[in-house]
Amino acid sequence: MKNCTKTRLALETATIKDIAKALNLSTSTVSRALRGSYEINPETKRIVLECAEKLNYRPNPIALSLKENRSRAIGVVVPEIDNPFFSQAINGIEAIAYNRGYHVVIFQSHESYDREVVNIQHLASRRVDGVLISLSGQTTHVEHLKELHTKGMPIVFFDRFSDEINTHKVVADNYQGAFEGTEHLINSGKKHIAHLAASPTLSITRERISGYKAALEKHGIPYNEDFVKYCNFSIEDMENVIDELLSQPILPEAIFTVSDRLAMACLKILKKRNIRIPEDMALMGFSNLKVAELLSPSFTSVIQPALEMGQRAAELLLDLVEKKSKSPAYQTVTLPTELVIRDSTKTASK
Amino acid sequence: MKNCTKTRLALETATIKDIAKALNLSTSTVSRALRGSYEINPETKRIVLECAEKLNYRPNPIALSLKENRSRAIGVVVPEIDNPFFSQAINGIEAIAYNRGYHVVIFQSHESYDREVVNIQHLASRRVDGVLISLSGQTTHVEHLKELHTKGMPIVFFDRFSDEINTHKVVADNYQGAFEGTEHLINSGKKHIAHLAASPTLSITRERISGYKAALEKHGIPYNEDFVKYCNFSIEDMENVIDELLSQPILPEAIFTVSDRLAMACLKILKKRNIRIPEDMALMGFSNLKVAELLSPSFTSVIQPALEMGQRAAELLLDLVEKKSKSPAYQTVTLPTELVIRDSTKTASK
DNA sequence: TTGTATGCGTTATCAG
DNA sequence: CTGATAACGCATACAA
Repeated sequence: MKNCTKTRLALETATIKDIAKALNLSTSTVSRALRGSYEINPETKRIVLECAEKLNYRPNPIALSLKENRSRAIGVVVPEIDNPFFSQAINGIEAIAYNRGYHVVIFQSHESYDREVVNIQHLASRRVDGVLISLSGQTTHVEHLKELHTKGMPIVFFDRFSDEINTHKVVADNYQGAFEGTEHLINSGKKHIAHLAASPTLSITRERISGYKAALEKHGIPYNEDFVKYCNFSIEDMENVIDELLSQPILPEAIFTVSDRLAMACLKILKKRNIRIPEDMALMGFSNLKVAELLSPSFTSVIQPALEMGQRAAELLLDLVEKKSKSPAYQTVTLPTELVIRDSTKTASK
Repeated sequence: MKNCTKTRLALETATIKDIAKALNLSTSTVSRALRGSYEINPETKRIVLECAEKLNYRPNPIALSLKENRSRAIGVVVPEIDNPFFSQAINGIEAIAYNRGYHVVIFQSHESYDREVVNIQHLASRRVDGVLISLSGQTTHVEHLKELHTKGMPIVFFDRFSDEINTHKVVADNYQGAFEGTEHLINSGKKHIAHLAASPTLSITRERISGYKAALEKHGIPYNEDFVKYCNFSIEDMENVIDELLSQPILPEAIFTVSDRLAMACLKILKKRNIRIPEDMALMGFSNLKVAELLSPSFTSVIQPALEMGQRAAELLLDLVEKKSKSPAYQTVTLPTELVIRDSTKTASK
């Protein structure tokens, strides 16, 4: 049996054929030697592996994908990468995917329904093996996902889901988080509590408002519609809505924000209006960034388990992709939020 | 010519062959009709397009990749996705890539050299068309990249680069940013200014320390080695280093931090020690998160152009990939930082 | 145990 | 203008 001598040119990458040629073997033999040790002469195998090493052989995943009709990549659709919640979630996704031999392809919807649809088309044509998605704020119907799902594409929702698709969902306990947060404000003596919500179409929005309402009700505080404001994700819109809220006859004593960006917009406007925190106005809200906790001494946060959500969602998706569960008993995983109360609320007004 | 009738099964996706079969044409004809209008009967073309539409045909990019030996995907290696600077940069990258028909595959080195090497291997075997990379804090030599680059893979550095590889680099003006920041502290009357740096092996670290030193020198302030501390990226390490800094015989009057996380660690420890900001200690630093600016009234930021860096780097990479410039005249693009000074520094100590 | 042939989806080449 | 064929890199059913 000939020896493997030809040292490969640096520019191109060796294929199974090159090894076969160098060793005067057939490609099938080489292939067998490279894969399982199944039906192969140990000596042949040794030689092949040695030669593969020398030629710096790397299997071509694209050829594999074509053959096996799978890409070993999963697609992730998020509203905005540049959002601490989603970047943390992607971190979790990437960790799991990496461990299980998958790559992560990122798509942003920028909170736009149209972009989301295009993203889904791209994902489909890219032949990803599965999709993780958190819906855009504009999305009201999910035919684009339904179609994909019907065709057999594994899909797992995280954070923002749609009930119209029967699949795994990984979410934070938004109801409980909002309930505890609101109750904390109530227990601090606040009665007029505003709720700055995100898009009314989102699942997270509905759940959080439910929790907010439940806490009010439990403590016998009437629900005031004027204290609940929805905003989309542009800074301008947020500021307008907050201005509107603060221009009403009855001013709230506290504001419950549902995102870091909303909290920041609040801080900015409250400062502009010389409204002191927390003396004049208590501030708290859903946050993913422990920054809020660190930097503003009077901000109570409902921390969302972004990393864990990404991890769990990725695990469920890859189980689906790898058909670990023949009968997909779809589940909804609800992860707890964490209420971080800082003692400074009481001592801050020195 | 037969009509296209068979409505495709939902599960699988139509191929060029299916269209050919349905229309009783050859795959080559179908292919031609689908691509350029070159050498094709307009009528045939119409029929093919119609049928493609009906069968919901989507070209298989994997087959294309195999044929053309390119993937229309670029790889991005960053230390940590869950870092506002990098997530913003990725945002910029994704925007450009998206517009030019490329997909973005994400890899994290987690500031580990070993992980970075593995990432590069994955990228290579994934056959991405190009690589954008910001080096890990642990990386001291770049043979892994050199090899890839020598083999012809287009590589563009952003933020953290190595001089050992001759290619495009897109960076912030770290020297100038550090100079202006330091000078601002000096002009506020501070003389003992500490500099909390990142890994000493990084280009950004060297550049920033140069700027810091230059500002001191310009104002006749002696350089004190004890005021410059390096830290890696773990929170524990940061806090240890800061504790160390604050336990020296001579306390600094100001701290210049080179990242948001360092700034946060500082805030936390200063608070724990009851050191007031800015009365007892001025704080400023490189920041990507306008959060710092919003939440802490006394934090002066040197804002880095993360988004723009991502965009510029992606543009340069894709030009390289598409060989727009036959002779790669590699350039180093330096983007300005922005010093955001907040007036509250003077009025805060009420 | 090894080799031959085939196919994954597409396009390019060449022949009609 | 259209059709047949080969090729991209790999794995496998089947033949030897």
